[in-house]
Amino acid sequence: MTILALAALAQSTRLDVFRLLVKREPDGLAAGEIAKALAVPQNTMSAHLAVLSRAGLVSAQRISRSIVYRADLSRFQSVMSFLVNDCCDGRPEICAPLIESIAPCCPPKRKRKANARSNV
Amino acid sequence: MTILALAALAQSTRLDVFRLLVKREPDGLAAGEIAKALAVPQNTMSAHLAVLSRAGLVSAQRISRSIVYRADLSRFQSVMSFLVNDCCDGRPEICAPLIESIAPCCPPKRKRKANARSNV
DNA sequence: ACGGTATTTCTAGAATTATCGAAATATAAG
DNA sequence: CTTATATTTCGATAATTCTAGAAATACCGT
Repeated sequence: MTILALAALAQSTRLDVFRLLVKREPDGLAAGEIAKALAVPQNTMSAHLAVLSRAGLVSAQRISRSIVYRADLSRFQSVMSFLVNDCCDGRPEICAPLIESIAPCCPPKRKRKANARSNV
Repeated sequence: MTILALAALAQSTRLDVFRLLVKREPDGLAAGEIAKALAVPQNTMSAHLAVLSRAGLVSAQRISRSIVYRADLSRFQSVMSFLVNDCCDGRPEICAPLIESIAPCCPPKRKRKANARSNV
């Protein structure tokens, strides 16, 4: 279902929603607050949240009157892995630079690399 | 334009094209052969290739009568980096597992580090 | 110049998506 | 039970995307 996830993220409002929810991990955010934060009508936002949910990128949990959405990082991870593994399929040399460009953002154990923001 | 790249990959034929072209790096493949390989009419494929091209995910070069397409791995890399960095924004602990799940596909060779071609 | 090959552009119909007002559903509080 | 709050579903419209036949463009060999 990679297609579904990519399609869900290929829309600016939904990409914004996902990025917002990632930043709000692990608490999540209620549907209404997401709509308010991004200045989108509630029903429109509801439709977008349904798409993200269908794609498995967010989960929903009712808490009292609110429905709190959370980013599903494991799903996001599996989508990324699928795409990257395609590059590496039998030919690690092709995407080794890709891995190197991604890795610095998360200093695994060692000291943070100075000015790791080399592109974008 | 991350949206453009995601939208380009969020369609099964185009995702197949991109995966095929990644495997054919660095030689590339002519438009007609791509269409034949995926059993899609040439004009339909041409439209899909145009979308991928507009998204910067593939490049085209005329060679005699053929137009040879190649995957643009640096563009792909920057899209991936953008998405992953969103996760890591100020909170590396969130997507450290993501990095770990991706990295193993490319054996981390410490020896060749100096050779890194950061733009490929 | 001509004929053949490779690819794109034009065009159009079908399908899907985005948007949002209005109505409906679910929960909580008084 | 009634009212208020939070969210979704319904319905309708505008816009975009997918698909492919037909025509056009670009290149090559003779």
